[in-house]
Order: sequence, then C-alpha cells, then structure tokens
Amino acid sequence: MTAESPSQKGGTVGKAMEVLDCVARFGTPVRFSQILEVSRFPKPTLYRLVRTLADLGMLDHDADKDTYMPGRRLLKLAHVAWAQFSLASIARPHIDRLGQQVSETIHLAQLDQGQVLYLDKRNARDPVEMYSQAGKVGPTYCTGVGKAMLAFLTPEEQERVIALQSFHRFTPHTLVTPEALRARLETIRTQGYALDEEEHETGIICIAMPVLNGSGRVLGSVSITDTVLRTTWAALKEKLPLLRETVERIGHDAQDWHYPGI
Amino acid sequence: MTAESPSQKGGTVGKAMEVLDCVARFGTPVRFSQILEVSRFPKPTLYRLVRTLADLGMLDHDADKDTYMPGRRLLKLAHVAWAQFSLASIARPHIDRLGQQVSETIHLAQLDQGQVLYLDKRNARDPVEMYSQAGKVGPTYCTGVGKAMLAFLTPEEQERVIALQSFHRFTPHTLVTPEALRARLETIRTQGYALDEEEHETGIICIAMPVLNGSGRVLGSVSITDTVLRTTWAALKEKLPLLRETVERIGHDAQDWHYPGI
DNA sequence: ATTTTAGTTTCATTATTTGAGACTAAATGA
DNA sequence: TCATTTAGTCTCAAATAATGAAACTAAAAT
Repeated sequence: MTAESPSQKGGTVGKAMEVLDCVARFGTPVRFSQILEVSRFPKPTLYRLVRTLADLGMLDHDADKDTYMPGRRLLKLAHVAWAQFSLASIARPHIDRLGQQVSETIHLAQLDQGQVLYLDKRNARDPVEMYSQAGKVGPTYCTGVGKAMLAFLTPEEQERVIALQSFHRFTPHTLVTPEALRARLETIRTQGYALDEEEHETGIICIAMPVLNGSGRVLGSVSITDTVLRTTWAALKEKLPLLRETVERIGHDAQDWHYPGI
Repeated sequence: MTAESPSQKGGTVGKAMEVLDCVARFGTPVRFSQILEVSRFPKPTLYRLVRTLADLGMLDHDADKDTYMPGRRLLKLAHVAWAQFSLASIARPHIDRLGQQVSETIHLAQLDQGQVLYLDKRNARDPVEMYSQAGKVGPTYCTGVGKAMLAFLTPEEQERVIALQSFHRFTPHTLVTPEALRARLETIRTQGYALDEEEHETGIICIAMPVLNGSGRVLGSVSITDTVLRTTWAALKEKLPLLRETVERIGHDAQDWHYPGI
C-alpha cells in the first residue's frame, strides 16, 4: 500500500473533485481548453468529468460563452456546511456582540491543513462582504489568527503545522524562518495573545487570541484588525479585555465540540 | 436512451453527490447508519462512498462521535463560486449602497430550478449572518423576490416554473392555486413591483423588484423586508424609488452577463 | 453469557471509466 | 475561395473501478 498524495487520490470521485478545484483555482469562468491545460487528465476523460459535474450542478455552464465555473449546488451545500460548522455557529452570538463593542474588523478563524480558514468576518463600520471572506484561506505563520492558534497547539502539532508553512516574505516584517516563528510563538504563549505587526500586509495590524476549550485544546481564534493610519498599538491593545472575554465565552460554549483535526 | 430523474443520475460521481445531499439534508452531524436509512444504496456501497467523500474533505468526519457533516472543502469551493457568481458580485456595490440608505433587511435572489436561491442579504441594523443566508433556497410562489422574477419571465418560462411549485399554504395569505398566482403576477407585471403580504411568514412583509437586463431578461431580484410591527405598507412603499434605482443599476452593470438558466 | 446493533472487510462479479484516435464545426489565414 | 488550425465532441475495445451478498468484528444492550 503506497501513500498517495492528497491531490492524486484514486477513484472517480476524487478525480471529479480535482477538476472542481482546477476550475475554482482560476477564479473566473473558464473554457474547457483552459482546464485541459492545467489538469492531468487526457482530453476525453476531462471532457466527461466536466460534463458530469455540469450535469450535476457542481459546475455551472454558460452555454453562450461556453465557459464553466463552480456551480450553484456548491452554494447550497456550503450553506449547510456553514450552519453546521459548529465553531462558526457557536461563536456567532459572541462575534456579533464583539462587533457591536468595537468598530474594527473582526475575524473568526480555524486551522485547516496548516492554513488559516476564515469562518466569519465582521466590520461594524461598513458591512460586510462576508462570503468573500468566510471560506477564504490564508497563511498561518504571518497572521494574528494563525499565530494565536499555532502558539497554543501541542509541540508535536505545532511542528507539524510549521513544517507546512511556506515562509514567503510578504512584507519587511514577515517572519521567514521557523526559528524566528518559534521564538515569537513562545512570547505569544506567555502573554496569551498574538500581534500581527504588518507581517502579512503593510499597514495592517491586529491583535488575536485563541479560542481554547476547557482542556486547553485550540478550537480557533478571533482577531481585531485595523490599519496603522486609523489606530495605534496602544489603542488596539485596549481592546484585549473584550477580545479575551469573547474567546472565553466561545470556548465555554464550545466545550463539547470536537475540533475536526488539523 | 431513457430520460433519468435528476436525483438518479448514473455515474459514480452522481452517486457521491447524492450522498452529499443526504448528509446535508439532515442539517446536523449524522452517523453512518442514519445516512443508510435515507439513501438508496446498499450498505457497503454507501460505506465506501461516505469514506471516499470524507477522505476528499467533502464530508468532515468527527472521529470522536463517529459522525459526518458537510466538509470544509465545500466552504472553500463555495467561496470561489460566490465570488464568481456574477450577479452577486456585480450587485454587491449596489446592495451595499441600498443597505446604507435603508434600515430594513435586503435580499438579493436568483431563480434556480424553480426555486428562489438567495445570493446576498444585508441588514444594516444588526449585521449580518450572511453565509447563513446566501445559498439558502426558498419558495418562489409566495415570496416577494420569487414573484417579482416570475412576473417578468416569458409566458413559457413562467408556466414551467409555476409547474414546479408546491403551493403549500404557509399562512392564511398564501396563494395556493396557479390561477390565483397568475392573476397576481399580472398585477405585478403591470405595477412593476411585487409585494409579499405575509404570504410566507405571518408578520413579515416586503417589496421586491426584478433585476432586468437591457433586453428585459430576468436576472434576479432585490427585496426590502420588514415586520408589520415595525413598519406600515405606506412607509415601506416609500422605499420603492430607492429599490427601483438599485435594480436598474444592477441590471445596467449586468448587461452582458448571461443568466445561467432557470 | 447471549443477542443485537453498528461498523468494517472480502472478493468474485459486474458495470463504469478510460483514452487513442477519429470526427465535426467553426474560426483563422493564404 | 479553399486550406489549415483550433476547440470541442464522439466512439469503442481495453482497462479499471465499483458493486454488494455475505461474512466478520467490536461494542453495546439484554
């Protein structure tokens, strides 16, 4: 039994999902030939997969322009996924509350295969483009939400996630080595919160805290974000008590919710 | 070649998607045996399908409780679907704008297989639980957004959609016959907007207008909703000019966007 | 201790998927 | 205009994967 890379799972269903990913990765409606270029399947095989997915509503086919894009059926399925995504629904009232208390942008995130998966976003000032955020993934090593979670994992989990990081330098402040990251995580663990000091985007700073359940297990994290133009570190850090209260309440409500793996 | 019911598409991928639907329909994490009860597949077949979907991340498996729910991979795919769902993204700035102008709840919807598919929701008062709404489906014959679209379809399309309606009586005001609905649609077409007079939920009323492109084709619809306790018909109808402006702008921007079918 | 239930595995059979190649239609170019 | 390229579609024998009756295991219920 040979280990298979996750992107090359055997089985017809796996291949179909691979095609779905290909189409999604474009981020814009694509023609069949464009999918063909990036996929590993021969033409007739890919053709049938694409047609099957379109028939099933997993891809939407624009007959006019003859292009494909991720389908509406996904929207419906994701609607349910979202509603059941326990941390998102458990956290919602608390995120709502925090949103009323602060004027900055709030994120709720979770770890997913070493990456940050955003579950919720609030922006009291100008609502809201949430779908554009929930479901989005981002880097773990250079975001507040990511580091907050990372710092509170067990050492083994932490190393496993660190091994998955790309350490791309987004800004001059990005931590680009595992060593630098580990040192920072130590600090975060001690002080109980993480900062994003313009490590991902210049001008964007945030404070973040992990959501822990009773046994100290990391369930997710919450952050408060602003720009260096609109706030100062002192002002932002004043929100720490509100943030602490929020993550504690979420952690309490999520007591018996089992985190579905990293 | 025999016509196949859409729920019984041959092919392994179709079967897998059927299982995904089964799981989603529960709306809560389910055990394998529960899926078995509602699915048409024999035990080992279903077992393999479920495991395959879980391996692929389309289902999330909670190892503790041994339950399955729609997976996180769906969230990521839906994120892209949403972003590309042209009407949603084209409409966003206009929906934002309307949201700043009125304090009521706003919906953006589209027709999907005879049902209303909600694409966006805004609520200026308390933002916003959007994922919980976008992707949701509802009835066409007894909602403002639904009737607004229905009224402006071609007669053939209209009949096709009417034939798909269940005409369940949700409230004493629900129109429960095709005849009553057709008469109402006539009025809506004449006056250019639809009302929901507590036809779906008691106490909930709304005004809705279709989004039409230059050639009069129905692309979607937008509604402004409130409760009978907070508003009156007179007050609500005062928002009609704002609503008209919104749908016109969306229709204008969506000029060359081709609606992906009913 | 026995029975029931839920989940898992096996394997010969069956059905689907596969993909090289051929074909068509439409666009491009000479 | 007619040749040529390109994008999309179809065919069918061969290769592969899915199937499901039956058997098995583990754990819970009696």
